[in-house]
Amino acid sequence: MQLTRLRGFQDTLGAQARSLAAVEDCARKMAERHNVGEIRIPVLERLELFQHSSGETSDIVEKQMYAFADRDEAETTLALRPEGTPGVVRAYIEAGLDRSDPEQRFYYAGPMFRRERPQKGRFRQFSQFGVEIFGRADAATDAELMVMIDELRRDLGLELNFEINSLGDSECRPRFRQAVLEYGRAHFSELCEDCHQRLERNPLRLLDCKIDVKLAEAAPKSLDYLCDACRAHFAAVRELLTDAAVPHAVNPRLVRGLDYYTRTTFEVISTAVGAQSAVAAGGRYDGLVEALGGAAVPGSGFAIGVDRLALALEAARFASYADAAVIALGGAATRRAMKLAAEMRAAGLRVELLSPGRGLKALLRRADKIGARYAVIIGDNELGRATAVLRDLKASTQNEVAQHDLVAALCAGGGAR
RNA sequence: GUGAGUGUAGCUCAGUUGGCAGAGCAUCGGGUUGUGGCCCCGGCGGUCGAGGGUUCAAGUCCCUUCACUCACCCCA
Repeated sequence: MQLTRLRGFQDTLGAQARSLAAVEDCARKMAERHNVGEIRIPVLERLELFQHSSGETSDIVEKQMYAFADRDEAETTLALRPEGTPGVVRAYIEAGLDRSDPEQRFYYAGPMFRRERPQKGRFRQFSQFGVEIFGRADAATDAELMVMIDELRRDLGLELNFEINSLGDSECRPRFRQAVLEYGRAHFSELCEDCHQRLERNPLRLLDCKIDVKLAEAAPKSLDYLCDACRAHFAAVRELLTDAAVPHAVNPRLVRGLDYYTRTTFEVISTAVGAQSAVAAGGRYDGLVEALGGAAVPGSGFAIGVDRLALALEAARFASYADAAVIALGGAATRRAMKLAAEMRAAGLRVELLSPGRGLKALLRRADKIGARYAVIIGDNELGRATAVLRDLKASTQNEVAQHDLVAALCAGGGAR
């Protein structure tokens, strides 16, 4: 084997592919239910877009992006998107919606790229499903986002924990940040090395340090610094969540890696997927649209890690199956079998015509292998009588039916699932 | 970027003080010329991750390197 896949990138097939598709299908249906429409945006954008939105000092922008010069004369610097939100906001502004029709609800799905060291649940290309709601500053919007994830959780049959916090707005967040900074400086000698760096680059990150847990717990909490408006907003979100029966815990140490979050912030955690346990996260970003050159329009959204959610699903649920395997013995039978298989598919059945030319024994083994419920056997005998042998592979029984009764027999026998 | 663990058949893994490269599963065929799964028999399948060194002899010991995995970090 000479040519192999790139480190951190993966080929997905079989049960794993079906599992990913199931998560994405489920998420799409959920979003459509909430009258959220799809937006399709490029995978490649100008590097500056991410620098201006995610924050210059975030790790994502500093060292995780795939960035390179374009072949144009200006050598525009491009980057593979590390997350979905900036592109959606850019598209929203570019379409003029911030001025003409600010209230919008979008969902997107697709690959994101970050050049991190791979581990369980973390890949350099990964798939996200996200929802962004623009033009609404109310608490109900934030609550609805979490309700959406809770619905998806229920549809998929998963146990997930919701954590929620508020980071304040442009009025109270700076005060909180200053308090953390001062706290960090006061305890500088007790902080771990990582935290020394965090203090300068992104002080809020001090709060979710896993080494100096006691120090982090004693640090200032954003909730104590909220202004009256933010406090009321947070209380309203929590009340709505409780009404909607979404169990959630307040985590005062929950901060987000991206600069643009304001007020509500939340994270959804699975216990079933390893150390990379956050399967969804989001929050409010009221200043982002304006920061990217649009009107002062509030926004709120989330992103789901599709790969991680799929990881949490049991692989057994995605075993392959077919309603019927069609077995033809001989060339003349094959021509007839092709037509019969087409009729079955037209009736909505999942049907595979097995590769002819081998013995019946081998073909039946194959039918069993692909999880077929029934085998339809056509040889010279059946061809002459215009019949087919319909074998129930589960019950190990069979009978000969007329070819024009085949579809009806399959459907009646529970062939359609 | 940092640390630890693992690399032997398609997969999961044995392999003793250095002495002929193994098992189970999978696959293909036979037992049954047109009947799957269970059972029995057989076939196919190897650069022992790669490169170098020590040795009469290396999967095994030494060095280098690559890959994968998990964790830190970061984050969905």
